[in-house]
Amino acid sequence: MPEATSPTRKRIVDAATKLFYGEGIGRVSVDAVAEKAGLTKRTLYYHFKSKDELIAAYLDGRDQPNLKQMAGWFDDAEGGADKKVEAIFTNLARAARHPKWKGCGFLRTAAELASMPGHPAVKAGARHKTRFETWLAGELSTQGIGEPQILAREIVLLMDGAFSIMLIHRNPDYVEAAGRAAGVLVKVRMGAA
Amino acid sequence: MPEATSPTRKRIVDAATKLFYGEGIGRVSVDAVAEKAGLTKRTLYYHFKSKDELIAAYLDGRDQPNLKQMAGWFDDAEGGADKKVEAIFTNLARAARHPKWKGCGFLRTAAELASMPGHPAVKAGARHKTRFETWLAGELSTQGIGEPQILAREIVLLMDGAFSIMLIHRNPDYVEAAGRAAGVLVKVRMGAA
DNA sequence: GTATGTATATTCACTAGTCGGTATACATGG
DNA sequence: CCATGTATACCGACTAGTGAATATACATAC
Repeated sequence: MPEATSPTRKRIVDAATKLFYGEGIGRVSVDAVAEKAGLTKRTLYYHFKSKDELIAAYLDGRDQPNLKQMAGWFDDAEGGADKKVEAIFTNLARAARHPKWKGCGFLRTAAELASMPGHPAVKAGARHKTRFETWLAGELSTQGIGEPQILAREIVLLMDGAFSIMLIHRNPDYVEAAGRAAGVLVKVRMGAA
Repeated sequence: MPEATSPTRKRIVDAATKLFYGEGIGRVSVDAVAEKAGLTKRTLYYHFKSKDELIAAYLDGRDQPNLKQMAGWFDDAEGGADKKVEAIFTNLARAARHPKWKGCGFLRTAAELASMPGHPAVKAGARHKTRFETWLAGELSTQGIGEPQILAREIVLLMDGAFSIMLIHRNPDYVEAAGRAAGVLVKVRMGAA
C-alpha cells in the first residue's frame, strides 16, 4: 500500500493537475499523466487504483489553494462587504484574461461527468463548493449582513454563472457584470439599495 | 454533396442529440451515433465531414426549441416582469428534477471544449446564449424596465450559474434561489426594491 | 423505350492509433 | 525475507476516419 504523503504521489497529482485543468479530464490519458510526472503508468497505478480516483485527488488538491485565493482577495479589499465581494469578481476577471485560464476546474469536471452523478470527483467538487459557500456566509455574517446564507448562495450562483459563460463567450465583461450584480444584492441586504 | 434538409441527416442529428446530451460529447463515439440512427458510420460521414461538425449540428438544432421553451414559460406567467422572470426559474427547477435532465447542453459542451475556444460547437453555443440574452432584454424593455440589457445579462448569469452548480449538488434549491435573486434584481430595476 | 450518364446515398471492411488497466520481473532498503 | 516501489511489455476494447464498391434515382440521347 502506497503512502498518502508520498512525494511520488505528489508528483503524479501535480502533473495530473496541469493536464486535467488544461485539457479536461476526458482528453488526458493516464499515459500522458505518467509521462508528465516522469514515471511509468504502472507506477502511477501503484499509487492510484484508477483514473477516476486520480481525478478526485486532483480536485481534492485544488480545494484549499482555491479557498485561500478567494479569502485573500476578500480580505485585501478596502471598503464594506459590497466592495469586498466585488473585489473577488474583479480579481477573477483579471485572472480570466490569462491565456492559460480555462474556467473552474470543479465545474468543468462536473460537466464532463454529468452522466455519472455519484462520481468521487463530483463529490470532491461538491465539498469544495459547499466549503466556499459556507466560508462566504460566515464572512458576510461577520460584516453584519442579514440572511448571510441566502446572500452567499446568490453570490455563488453569479460566480459560477460567470465561470461557465466565460467558456462560451470568452469575454471578461460577463465576470465584471456578475460582480456588479453581486454588489447590488449585497447592498440590498445591507439595507441600502 | 448531401442535402441540408435530408431526412437521413435529421435522423443522425436526432440520434446525436439524445446521446450527446445524455452522455456528453466526449463519451459518445461516432459508431454509437450511427448505430442509434440505424445506419453505418460511413453513411454518417457522408452527411457530416467530422465528429466536430456533428457536435455543432447537434447544438444548432437545440437553439430554436430551447428559446421557444423559455419564451413560452415567460409568456404564460401571470404578473409583472419579476414574476415572469421567476416563472422561468420555477419551470427550470421542475425540469431539473427529471432523472434524464443533465443541465444545459450548450454549457456542458463548452466545458468539454474549454481547451478549443474556436470550436464550431462553442460558436454555436455562443450564438444561442447571445440570442437568449437579446430576446430577454427585448422582453424586459417591453415591460418598461430601465437598462434591460444589463438586467438581462445578470439574469443569464444567474441561470447559467444554476445550470452549472446543479451538476455538482443535484439540488434544485439552487435553481429556486437563483430565481428569487433574479426577482430581486428585476424589482431593483423596476424602482421598488 | 431503352441505353447511357451522373449525382445522391449507402454499405462493408479496414486502417492506424489510443484507451484504461495489468502480468511479470526486478530493484532497493529494513 | 519481505515490503515498497519501479520498469518493460503487453492486453483487449475502442477510437475517428477512409477506400472501394454499389444501390437508387433521374436525367438526356437516340
